Amino acid sequence: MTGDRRKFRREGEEKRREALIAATVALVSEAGAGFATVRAIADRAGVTPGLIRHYFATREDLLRAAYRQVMESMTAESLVAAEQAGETPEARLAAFVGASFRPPVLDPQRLGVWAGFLDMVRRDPAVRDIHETTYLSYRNQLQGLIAQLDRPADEGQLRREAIACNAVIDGLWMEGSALPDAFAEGELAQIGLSAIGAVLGVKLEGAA
Amino acid sequence: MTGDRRKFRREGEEKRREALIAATVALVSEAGAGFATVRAIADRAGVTPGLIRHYFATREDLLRAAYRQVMESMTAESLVAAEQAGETPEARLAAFVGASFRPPVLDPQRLGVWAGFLDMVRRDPAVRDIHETTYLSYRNQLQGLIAQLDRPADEGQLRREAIACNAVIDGLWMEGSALPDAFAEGELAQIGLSAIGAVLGVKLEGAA
DNA sequence: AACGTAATTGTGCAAGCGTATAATAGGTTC
DNA sequence: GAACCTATTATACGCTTGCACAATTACGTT
Repeated sequence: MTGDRRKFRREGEEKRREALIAATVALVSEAGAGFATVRAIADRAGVTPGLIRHYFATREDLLRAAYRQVMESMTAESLVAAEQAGETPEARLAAFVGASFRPPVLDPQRLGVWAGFLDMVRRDPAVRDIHETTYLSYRNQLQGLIAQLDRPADEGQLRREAIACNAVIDGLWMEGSALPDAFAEGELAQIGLSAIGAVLGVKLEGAA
Repeated sequence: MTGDRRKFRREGEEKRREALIAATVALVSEAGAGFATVRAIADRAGVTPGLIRHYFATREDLLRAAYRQVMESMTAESLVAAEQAGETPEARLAAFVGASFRPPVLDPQRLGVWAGFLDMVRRDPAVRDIHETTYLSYRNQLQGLIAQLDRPADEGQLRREAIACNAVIDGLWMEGSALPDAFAEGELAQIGLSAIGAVLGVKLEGAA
């Protein structure tokens, strides 16, 4: 009669934090931030709701940590792709951009997270800071690769070009996220490479 | 002691519906869809919560109506700008694109609505239908204007160009919405016109 | 083997949510 | 001016939410 209390194991602190963040990311991705409730996150992580308060002061803190982790890893992985690519500036740029349209940078889960957090970016100053940092980091990596192209270009033009190229990527992400069935496999990547090449006056399609 | 019951006036059905939609749009714009609660909407519209149920079967219905209204008017107003513009295809295209970066098409409120609804688009099939319809409508208008340019281009290329140009606009909207202070006045419009011109191989900056 | 600590659970609460429904009152009709 | 209709208000209900807190239990230490 005295109810069977749930068995549990002590996991390392890092492991539990990561599990909670992973559960949060999955839920935001699937259903939006509003559905990542404390209870739903705990359930997904195989844990009781009260435990979340032991690792994160508040639910919003957990959401912020999840957003930061996803965004930072996206930039890092794109950069790795660029560094592994060939010799020419065109090849590195094409690899960087192309990675933004292929897994693991762009998989449905991350796209969902990115879209699900968008309105939180506008509302929460702490999240906006995370967004600003990671956005500028990604854009600056992009601008650095653009600067290495063999073309005359002043600083202001490089900035504007980086903003435009980043906008192409973001815009295609969004359309792909909102209407996944409206585009053929690989179509968005092809359009993105072609458009960015046109903006910069170089040919990227075959460079990677 | 017997509480003073709130005075009220009967408004026309259309007027009330519009007022409720306007209140919804304002709230979604300012704080995101999650904060557009029945009570908050009613309060903003100067009405009691119960009345909403008299005009909309459910809260989600009201949100859908608000989204549809905003999206449809954006396309319509961009098109008006194009039709009022000069003779040449370049001038009409530049006017259409330029209008997407200036009021009344792009004001902070609409940007907020657009961002606030993004995750609802992914989740709610009815909202996705609205999005698909209005997105394709806008993109087709764009494609029609692109087709009138004096260049050789087959149907597939026109489609890809329209997708790319639309992505530029969406991406710049999103960055402007997320980080309003990161860009100078008119900077996004300038970047957008320049980038779209590059994608299409025409010069749009001075054409409007 | 006993103990102490902190990780984890279970329970409870106040607030806010969407919605249903009964009561009221402005406007219209005869 | 009485009767009727319905737009509008007021109240209530059941549910979910984030969070607080006390009880428990696994594990490291001695």
